Amino acid sequence: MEAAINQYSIYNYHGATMKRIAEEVGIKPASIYFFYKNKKALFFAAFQKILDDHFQQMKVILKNAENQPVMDIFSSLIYGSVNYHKQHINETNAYISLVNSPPAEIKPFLHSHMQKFDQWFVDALTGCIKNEISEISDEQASTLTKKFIILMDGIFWEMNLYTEKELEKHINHALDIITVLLKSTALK
Amino acid sequence: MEAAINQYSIYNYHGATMKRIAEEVGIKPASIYFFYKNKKALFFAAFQKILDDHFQQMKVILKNAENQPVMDIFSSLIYGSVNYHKQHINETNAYISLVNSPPAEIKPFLHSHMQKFDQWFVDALTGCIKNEISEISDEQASTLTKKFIILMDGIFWEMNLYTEKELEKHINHALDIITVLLKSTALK
Amino acid sequence: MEAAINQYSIYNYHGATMKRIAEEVGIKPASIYFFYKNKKALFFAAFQKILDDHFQQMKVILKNAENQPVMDIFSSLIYGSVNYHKQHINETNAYISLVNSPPAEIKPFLHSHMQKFDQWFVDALTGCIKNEISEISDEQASTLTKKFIILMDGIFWEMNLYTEKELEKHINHALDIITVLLKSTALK
Amino acid sequence: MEAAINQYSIYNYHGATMKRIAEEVGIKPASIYFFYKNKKALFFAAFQKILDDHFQQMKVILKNAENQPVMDIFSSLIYGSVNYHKQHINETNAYISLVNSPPAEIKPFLHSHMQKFDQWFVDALTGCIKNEISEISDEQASTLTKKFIILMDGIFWEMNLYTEKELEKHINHALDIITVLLKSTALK
DNA sequence: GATGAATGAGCTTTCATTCAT
DNA sequence: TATGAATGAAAGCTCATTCAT
Repeated sequence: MEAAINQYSIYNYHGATMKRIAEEVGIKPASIYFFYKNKKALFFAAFQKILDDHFQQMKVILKNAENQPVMDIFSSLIYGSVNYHKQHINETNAYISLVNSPPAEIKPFLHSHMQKFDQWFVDALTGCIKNEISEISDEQASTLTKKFIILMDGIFWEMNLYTEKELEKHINHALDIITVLLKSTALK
Repeated sequence: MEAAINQYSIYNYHGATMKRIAEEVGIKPASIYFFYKNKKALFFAAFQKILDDHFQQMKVILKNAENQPVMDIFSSLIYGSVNYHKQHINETNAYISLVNSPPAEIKPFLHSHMQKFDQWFVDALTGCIKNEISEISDEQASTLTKKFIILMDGIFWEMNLYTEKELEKHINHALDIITVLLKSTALK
Repeated sequence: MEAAINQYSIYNYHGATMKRIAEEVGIKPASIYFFYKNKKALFFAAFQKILDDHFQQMKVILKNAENQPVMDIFSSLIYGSVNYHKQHINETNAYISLVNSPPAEIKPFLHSHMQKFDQWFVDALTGCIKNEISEISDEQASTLTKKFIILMDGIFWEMNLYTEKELEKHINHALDIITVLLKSTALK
Repeated sequence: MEAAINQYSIYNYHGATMKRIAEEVGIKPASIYFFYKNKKALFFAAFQKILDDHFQQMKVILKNAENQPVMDIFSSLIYGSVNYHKQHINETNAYISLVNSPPAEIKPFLHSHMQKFDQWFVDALTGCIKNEISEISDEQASTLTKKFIILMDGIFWEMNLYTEKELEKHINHALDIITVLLKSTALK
């Protein structure tokens, strides 16, 4: 199963073969069919795990970040994600592939998941912000969160395209933007 | 060739078959080999076209955007990209797939392309900004551009994940951010 | 075992799988190997049962038919067979399959069985006839039996090909023929 | 295709492999798929051919038999069938298998074919009889034909079960029966 | 330019079978 | 008795590719 995720992250659905997946686990291809009905079922499970793991991971990152000054929350979220990616390259690359070029059959499932995830993320982060900045309005906190999401998505897009050094610069730019946003929010 | 791009956008490299590509054009698979040495060569050409087309398209979008107030330039760039995506779904999805889960063999090529593209984009956009805001420093213009790139990448990431309506909201948030950035730049 | 016969009647030897046989009994495929050495052994036993059951059944039918007027004996034999078929469709279809398209390995066994069966049937039925028609010669009784066998085989052949109604008509034709044969035998 | 029929006659549907079929033709298994979509399609075509060929053959046999004395017609039909079987063992065995243990999917097709065949056979043979015996009634001719069919089916059933010698005896018995039937028909 | 015919390689999957438990 | 887990072998099928025409 983890092998399936690995192979998917490298070769994509059609390029990931039962043979290579089995090899990675040290069993024979036929054995996979004892646990999963077929390739489709295996990958459906794998995709679910990819999404769940990412969800779980973001929860962990957010938990570790809360109760800090807002700016640190944002910073922790971004660095948490980037570091997790560095340490679990295959898993996060699988996530990136899955989100950006999903097999047609799981698109509906993917969309419903993303919606759920988004809703949770907005709610949770908005809550954190309001905890830290008491005078902020619901509206303002929610807007701030949504803007942050665009930045995070931008960073996700760039994760595999830039070298570590360049990515670091981009992250700093993103944090800069947030600083400015926070200031401008405070001004009102 | 356009068929190859189409098939790639739907099935990815390993899932795109010569048969289906041929079918889409109305010829037989064997005929493809008159034009391309093999699948690899066909897709190498296709990938090049995907990247070139995107590059070209961004040039067009930027050309149409320049000589407007800065805010309009940014706005035009984003809307230009999003509209092009809407009208050339397969082509831009191929681009998104290619950038986010490229076949191992073309990763080096992809990286060098992205670097070239980035360099051009930063230079060109920085130039535009300086044309419009005479008092801005080189440094400031370049930073502004780089920040904008993060936002654009965020929008690209979200293009396929959200409905048109929700995407529109995200775009507005992105434009909001730019407004704030411009203001904060002017303040200094 | 009964499951094996069932599966054989539907899918034939090569199409009958240990998995489906096990499923039908409510056990797992591995468990079958506690009772039979392998598929071949299982089916050899099954084939024997198919042939034995058919033999046994014909004995029962004949026993029930004897000591009646000759014409009724013939009639009882035919109707007995047809009714048994209707009530044990799978078992008799297995028999039909086995007789008409036997796996190569059991052909010798099948032939020796058929010979034994035929010999018994001719002897038994000839005996019955002579019991009922005292003045008939051995020769004549035996010939009558053999002609009846052709008719019975014809009915067997047609059992799965015609609807119940049409089959009924054919049976009546067969009985008609026997009536004529009896009359013509009496004439001499 | 003829290879498919051969293999079917020996191994039945599930036991006939694309590999062996290909081998028999001297090509590779993959090549079969250029001509037939899959195994099912190949065998559907094969089954059609088996039935058509049998139909055709019976037409030929009947044509050669007509315009002879009735008794010779019947005799020619039986001997024609038996001889054809001897000379085309695989093809006729395939026919026997197909009729007596057909794969579930083609049962409907088989039944409609048999109905058509039966109708033709009854009509054609009835016609022949009336040609030869002018004073016979429609009813009588048709009944005679149907009785003959039972006998022919009986012979078909026995074709593979008896040695040539024994089969010869059975055929003579069958012809005997017909003689008696003819006589008894004439009497009325 | 185009394709009918063919194929080697490799894919997913099934199947009979084994064996430790 | 029964089965979970595993597998070698082989099945059906697909795919990229070739080549004569």
